[in-house]
Amino acid sequence: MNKRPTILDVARHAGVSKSTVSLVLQNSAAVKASTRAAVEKAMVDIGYVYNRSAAGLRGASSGLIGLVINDLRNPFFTEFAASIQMTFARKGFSTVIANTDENPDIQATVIASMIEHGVSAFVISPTYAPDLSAFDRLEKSGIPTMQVLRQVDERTDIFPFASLDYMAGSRLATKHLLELGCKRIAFVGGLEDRPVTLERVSGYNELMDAEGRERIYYHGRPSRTFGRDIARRMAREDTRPDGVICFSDLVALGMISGFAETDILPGKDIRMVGFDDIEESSLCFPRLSSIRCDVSRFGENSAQALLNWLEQGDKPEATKRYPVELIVRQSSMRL
Amino acid sequence: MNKRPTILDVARHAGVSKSTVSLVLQNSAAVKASTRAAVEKAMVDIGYVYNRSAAGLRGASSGLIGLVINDLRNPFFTEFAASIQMTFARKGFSTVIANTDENPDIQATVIASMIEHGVSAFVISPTYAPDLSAFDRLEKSGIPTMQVLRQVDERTDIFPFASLDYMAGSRLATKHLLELGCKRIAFVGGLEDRPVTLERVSGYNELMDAEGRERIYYHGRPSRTFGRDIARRMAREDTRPDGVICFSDLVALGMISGFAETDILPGKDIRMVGFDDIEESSLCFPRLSSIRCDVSRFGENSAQALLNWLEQGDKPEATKRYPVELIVRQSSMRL
DNA sequence: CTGAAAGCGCTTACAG
DNA sequence: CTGAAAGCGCTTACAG
Repeated sequence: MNKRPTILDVARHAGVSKSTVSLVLQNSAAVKASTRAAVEKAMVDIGYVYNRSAAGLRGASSGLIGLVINDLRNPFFTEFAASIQMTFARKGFSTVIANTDENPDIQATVIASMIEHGVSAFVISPTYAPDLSAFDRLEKSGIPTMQVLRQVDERTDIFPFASLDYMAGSRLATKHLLELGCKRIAFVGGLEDRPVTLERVSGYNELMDAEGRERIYYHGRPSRTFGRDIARRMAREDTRPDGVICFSDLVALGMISGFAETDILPGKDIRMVGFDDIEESSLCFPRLSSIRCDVSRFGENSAQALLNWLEQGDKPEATKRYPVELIVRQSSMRL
Repeated sequence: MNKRPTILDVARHAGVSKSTVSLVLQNSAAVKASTRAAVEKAMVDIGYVYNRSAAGLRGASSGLIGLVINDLRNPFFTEFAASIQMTFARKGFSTVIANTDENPDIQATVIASMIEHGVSAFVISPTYAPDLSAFDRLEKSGIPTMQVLRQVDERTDIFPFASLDYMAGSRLATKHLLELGCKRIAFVGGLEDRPVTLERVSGYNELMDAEGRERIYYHGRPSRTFGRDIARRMAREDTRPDGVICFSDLVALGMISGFAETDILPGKDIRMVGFDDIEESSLCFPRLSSIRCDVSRFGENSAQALLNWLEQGDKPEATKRYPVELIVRQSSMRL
């Protein structure tokens, strides 16, 4: 393993100057095709590999995007991360990723370290932190940063926010259950007072209030475990809800399995609508009705918005909400 | 946003020389505590941030690990990725991630780009590719590279391989079902002739042969969809298996939901054991017996092995298999 | 279209 | 323990 060839080696090999090689690397139009070809051949011949550290030092973009996610064990965020990463890769950007696990300290650390690595931009699904020092640091760094899925810093003029239209989603779900004749509709899951919860519950509140129906909340972590526990509890209640909207499919899936243990079949004994429409929802039994968020497309869109900011300089709008749709399946229908 | 301060600015501010600042950055013992403190204060005061591109150019380690995963939508790999990333983060390393989606071209591209970024090491769960040129490139780069979960390149002396003891796992599962009195035990899922499939089926083959029992395979993609389809098909068969070992929990979960549609309850009407023990398996209904691989711990162990290689220079053994265990739950018991 | 020169912000010997 | 100097591999004007 003798040392890596540099552009000087390439230049010698191709019989041109160092600058010419650099111009080829930049895809400059100022190099004639034959020269370019010769240089490119030389690169292959001697096994040249571009040194981004050197380029970065001289001011070139690192082509590195920092992706900071609050919970990478949740399939919703995972699918988002995978999708955004692949979109970046397709455009020649690499993704540095970190799971903060909802820990503000980890979040601060990984952001700092990504700045050191010279990331060209950030996409952050932030954790709820008591202080905004991480964002202050980001602001000082001047690195383009998008907040996605969770708006933690309200300065969306600096940190544009992109998410999904959760309010419309919960409106769709509630309307659906009301039209089906449900009288007692409960909302299950979501930590109280969290912005996401407020959003996902807002359409429900609005329609329930309009109909003069009682709001029934079961707040809690949006996990399978919580869903399962609530289903078991609900099974023992005297006046059980006849309709359930879940904060997330994970909660709904947990409820389906909790209900299965108590011989309650969603779609027959109770109507259920989930939220997110993860892959599993179309495969479980009974099939779960859900609000499709299409995070995969959302990931692509977000990536593209960021790339436009980076490359064309057009900053994303301060707040962008992508549409969602209701997918009706067995769990909210008569079987 | 005037330009970022450099070590020269720090030096001026702290009243020392540039080299001293650099030594502080290296955590060198050759700097006395008071000097170090002064330098560190200066850094905070003027908002200095370390420039890794510059350091990298001069030969410092980038502190960047390349993580290349064949399928980031699969919770098994996701959990692994999250765990290994967090372990690296704890040790001050950042992780560049890429999902290859089982596409050798994408794999080649992302590896090349990570090399350009100067990653200090690679962890690869490779996709099966017809040619090994990606690995050849890796070898030439001289960057420490571990293969995990899938051994695609057989040169494990160069690319140490770490995985889980799948053979022992399938032996455990088969033994368990045999002891429970199962007569017809099927193995469901896994693409034929794939090394992983061969491993996960090997213990089954061994014990079935020893008992003189017929091997029954249902080969296919290890997905929920495949599991569901097989369950439905199996429900219509005359001589249905009385025991099933699944290639993965995903397959088993698909089967549970397929069986639910046909009123077959695993644990009562058929015995099932999954493989991987993902979180969901302890939450679904019926609870799924499974071979616990503990990918989370595996991720930590792999990360640590790589770090030892990088920092202490002790290369991991050529092939390392971490133990697995059988977790018995409802799906393989009489209810 | 191509060449010679300066410099990005660090690290690394080498003196002192 | 600290200072002066060279150089890592690029990019970027600036001439020609």
